[in-house]
Amino acid sequence: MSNTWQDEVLADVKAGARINDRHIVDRIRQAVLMQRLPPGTRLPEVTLGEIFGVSRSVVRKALTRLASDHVITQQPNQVARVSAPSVEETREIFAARRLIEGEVVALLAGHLDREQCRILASYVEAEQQAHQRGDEGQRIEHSLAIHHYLADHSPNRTLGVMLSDLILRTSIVIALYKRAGMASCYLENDHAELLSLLERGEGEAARRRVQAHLTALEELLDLRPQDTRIDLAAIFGEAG
Amino acid sequence: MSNTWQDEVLADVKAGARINDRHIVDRIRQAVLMQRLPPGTRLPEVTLGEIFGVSRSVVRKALTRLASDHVITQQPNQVARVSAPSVEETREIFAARRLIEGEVVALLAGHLDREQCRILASYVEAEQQAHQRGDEGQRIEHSLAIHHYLADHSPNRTLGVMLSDLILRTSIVIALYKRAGMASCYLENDHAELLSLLERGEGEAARRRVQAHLTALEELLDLRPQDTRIDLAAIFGEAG
DNA sequence: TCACCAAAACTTGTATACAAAGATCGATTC
DNA sequence: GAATCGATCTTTGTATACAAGTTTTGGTGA
Repeated sequence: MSNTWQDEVLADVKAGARINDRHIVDRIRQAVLMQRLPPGTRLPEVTLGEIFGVSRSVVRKALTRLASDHVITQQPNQVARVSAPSVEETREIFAARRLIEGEVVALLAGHLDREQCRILASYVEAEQQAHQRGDEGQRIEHSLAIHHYLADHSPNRTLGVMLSDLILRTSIVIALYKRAGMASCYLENDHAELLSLLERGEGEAARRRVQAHLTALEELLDLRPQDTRIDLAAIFGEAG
Repeated sequence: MSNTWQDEVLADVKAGARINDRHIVDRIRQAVLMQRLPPGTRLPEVTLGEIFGVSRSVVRKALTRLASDHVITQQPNQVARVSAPSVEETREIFAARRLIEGEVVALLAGHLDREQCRILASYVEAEQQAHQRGDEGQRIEHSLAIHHYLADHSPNRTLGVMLSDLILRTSIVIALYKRAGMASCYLENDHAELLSLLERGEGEAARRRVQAHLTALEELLDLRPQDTRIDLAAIFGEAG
């Protein structure tokens, strides 16, 4: 496990912040979202307790919530781990997200005020710039900001919460199934076009745009059955 | 709080069943589903612990999970209560369920084998009979069995789980906003027609049928803003 | 009679102790 | 050298004690 996120937390604690289970949930969600906690990462209760400066009771509550949200998986008497969904579940997550994010943008189209459009446009701009200077970490962050902004401003808040969860789960499976040689999963212009459709109030077009965007994203992943993914010849050919 | 469900649990415990947090979650979910735990019901940790024969630790874990699923609501330092969603949230829940259950039946259409159709047909039949003999409790149970069967057999399991949660939340808001004078929220033939469309593989028609069914169900509720719901004149006019 | 306030009872928040299950490492045997 | 068995260490499961917050209750004064 990398130490970077642990150090950040320790800094927070020294600053005198009150840590509760909600705080821990948010920190872990954020770390997973930013792909700093890769799928499969062990999350022992005592370790987390020491990092956040609380006892296992508080950590346990946080882990229970994260498990409910499918961010981690827990099995009896075993350490919690960051979820590592199967190929099958990955496809399901994308299909679910297409359905729900499609509906959210359809509801949202034509109902964004000038200020909200401005904010979204700034995210789109920032994402493009990060991409052009090759800063993948920043690019992902801005891209996530766009989708989370849509989720947070869904007229149907219930669907918005569901979408937030699916965005997080999508991050996990991207980290898990990203093609080895793929530098970036940036889809040129998709976000800019979506924003334009939202501004013009073209709900159904926006729905289709988002769904196509997510399908394209899914196709960038390596979702072949596992046997065919590991090319023994290539591995040992190079090594020997 | 009524004692009926508590007695059932005590019987279970005497039978020697090992109780864990999952068990408690299921029992409470079931009780809420059957409208035996009305919205707003207090769920103190110690009381639940005594009923299920476990300590607060286990109860707490169960309550955390139930809160994540929006079955109960928890506020700091206050007793957990069965959720009582606002009118606004109720509309959102119905809209979300229309979207997701619509997709599930569209996916399911034409993919049910003969045995599965037979099982669904038996539920539909049982619901009709319960309605005819005026057994509302049994009717609700069979109706829920139909919808849960669809959720459990969703080709997309992720959407299926989401649908299960929404069915539960729908039960809660029906208990909360059921019109006073309304004997039953039974919609004649809806389920039978849906089954027929599923058998014939007409996915889009099945989607529309389910969505119309849920809209009709929502319209049977009293979702007026709260001020206009309480008719003071009627209350005191009758009393005096 | 009502509003107000303090004390008691109730309830949750957190830490911790101990039990039980799982994982790990090393020695032993084939 | 590989597999197996057991001791040890790690980690979670559960109960419980105490602290802190909330609600209820009962009494007091206007």
